[in-house]
Amino acid sequence: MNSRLQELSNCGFKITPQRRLILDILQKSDRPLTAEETAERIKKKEPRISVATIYRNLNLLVEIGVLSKLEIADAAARFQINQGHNHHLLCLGCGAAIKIGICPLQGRVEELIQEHGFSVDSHYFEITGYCRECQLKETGK
Amino acid sequence: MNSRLQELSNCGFKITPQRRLILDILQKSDRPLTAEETAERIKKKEPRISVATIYRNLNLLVEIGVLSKLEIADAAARFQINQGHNHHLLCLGCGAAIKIGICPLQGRVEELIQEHGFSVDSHYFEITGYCRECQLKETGK
DNA sequence: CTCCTAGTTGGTAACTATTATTATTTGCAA
DNA sequence: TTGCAAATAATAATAGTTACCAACTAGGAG
Ligand SMILES: [Mn+2]
Ligand SMILES: [Mn+2]
Ligand SMILES: [Zn+2]
Ligand SMILES: [Zn+2]
Repeated sequence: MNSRLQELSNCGFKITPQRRLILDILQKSDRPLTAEETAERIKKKEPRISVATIYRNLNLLVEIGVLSKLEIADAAARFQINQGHNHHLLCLGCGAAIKIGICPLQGRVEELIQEHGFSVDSHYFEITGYCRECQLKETGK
Repeated sequence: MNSRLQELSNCGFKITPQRRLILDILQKSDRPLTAEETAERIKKKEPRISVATIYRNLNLLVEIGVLSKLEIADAAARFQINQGHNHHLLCLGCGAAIKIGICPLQGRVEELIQEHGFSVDSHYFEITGYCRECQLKETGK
């Protein structure tokens, strides 16, 4: 059985067809999807699924670490299979997320946090813009 | 005349009592304010002001560079007098914004942007948590 | 000064992304 | 199988913000 489904089970949650579908869609996608995009794709197989179910389960899957959530300023959050802590170049055209293996929460920034006695809850680092493909779509042709 | 009001005039916008009040409140605040907080404070002087007017003008003042806007994930945006490009430690308790004079859009990150041919629109770096004062309020006493 | 009008305002409806509620259904352990 | 906690579908509610529009006004032309 799919190890990500297994993880649901391990945590005491039930394996429902809806959860199978959500995971399936996200595993097949080459880029993170919004809740709405996930819903659209699922509805082709199972038109009766509720968007509340999508949101509920995307959040649940994030909580148990199977998915990760990209918070994007002034736009819908995007969800993807968790590949560890990362930051991205986010394309506003196609939704692609290009991983950058650098976290700014280090060095001088961490020192400043110490100096101010600040207790960190979370951090966000995101770069929005347009990927090469989306730029060509605009300009060329 | 206040040089920030002057800037409105320079850009061809009218100086209205509402705009004076918004700027006045923000100039007197020691931390960035949400639109709602700005509205509350103004309503003590001018109860008839509309929240639409507040939002409209906060955004206008950001556009002409008089204010800057802090986008905070899953929370209302905060506005402050523009003091140049900055990132902050944002306190979820009291709304304080502690400046950190470091922008992660440099070095290896910029190289990666080049390498991917990514065209940057904007970037967003924020650290949320609790300032020293708010931590004491919780723990001590 | 007075007049005129483009710019501005107040009030409110609409919107987007998301969470809450609740009656009904279902996965799965016993 | 059965029983029931967990999960779902449908829908209302929420927060933050923008859109809309009829009524008002700042400030330049005369
Ligand atoms: Mn990080
Ligand atoms: Mn920066
Ligand atoms: Zn793209
Ligand atoms: Zn604080």
